[in-house]
Amino acid sequence: MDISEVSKQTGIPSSALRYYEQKGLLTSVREKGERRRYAPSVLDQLALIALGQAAGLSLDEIRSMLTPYGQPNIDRQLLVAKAEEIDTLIKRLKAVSNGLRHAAACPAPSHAECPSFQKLLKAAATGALEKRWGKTKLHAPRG
Amino acid sequence: MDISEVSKQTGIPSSALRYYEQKGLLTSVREKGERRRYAPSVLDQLALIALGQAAGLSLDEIRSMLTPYGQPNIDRQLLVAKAEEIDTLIKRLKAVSNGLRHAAACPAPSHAECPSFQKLLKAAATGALEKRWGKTKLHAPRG
DNA sequence: CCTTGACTTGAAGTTGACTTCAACTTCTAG
DNA sequence: CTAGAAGTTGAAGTCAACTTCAAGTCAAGG
Repeated sequence: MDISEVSKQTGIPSSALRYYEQKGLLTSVREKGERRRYAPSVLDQLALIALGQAAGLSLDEIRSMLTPYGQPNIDRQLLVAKAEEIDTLIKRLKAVSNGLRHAAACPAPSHAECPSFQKLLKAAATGALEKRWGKTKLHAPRG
Repeated sequence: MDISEVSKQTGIPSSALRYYEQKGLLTSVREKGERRRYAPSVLDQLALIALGQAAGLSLDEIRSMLTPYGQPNIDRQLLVAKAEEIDTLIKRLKAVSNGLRHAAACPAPSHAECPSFQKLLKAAATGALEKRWGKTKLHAPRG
């Protein structure tokens, strides 16, 4: 497959593919000439990268889980740690979601006067201010 | 309260407080001289900002929910939309978390050979690749 | 052969949320 | 009064994950 083929199939722009390769997350071959050609397994590798990103791993962290050949080579402890981090995040997000819904439905004339909104504020703030976040980060690509 | 007091109580660096003010999210008074003084209500405002951030709102979006005086003035539709976005995110995160745990526990010698890991990969990749994220973003401040 | 379009590279630009810096000014303690 | 801590400003720097750009290479079609 050539780069545009991979790009088409995955939706990942070729610039990103080159970037991944430059970062050492991907391998390509130069069969003849200087153009990249990809083995079909590149799709799995990209899926793995996507998984890692969805889990909040940085590209550097993801690379550390790959062999030089792109085969997964996973640090199980890190995985569990990340899973726990995500679970914590989920809890906080649930609270935030409920909070938002409440805020949207709250009958108080101003939220400054709504006791449950105040409570929610406090709770969310506690999570957000106290901990000042771990490293957890879910990023929207393209920025 | 002066800036260092607020900073101490919230854990938010004074540089960030000035930045918020510059962005129009916060108000301070200059009682005498050129130094900022904050009303106690600033703590609530900061809590609100933290809530918004936890919900994945950008500072600009948060500002749009505040009156010029820092009072909340909330767009309920946006709140519900954000809550739904967060719920979607939660679902995806749950899948990722489970996936990570499985990957950590998986007995297959290489994850390349583990069918359920493959399946997970596909699923996560579908979420991550297909949608290429909405605008949802949970950011770790400081960076 | 020549054009056209896809590809290549390295370098520089983008975005958001801050932080850091330089150069001052201003309180506060001694 | 004076040192020094803490505050002020605007401007520039940082970080991650890309994107965009400029300038050049290469392959296929007419």
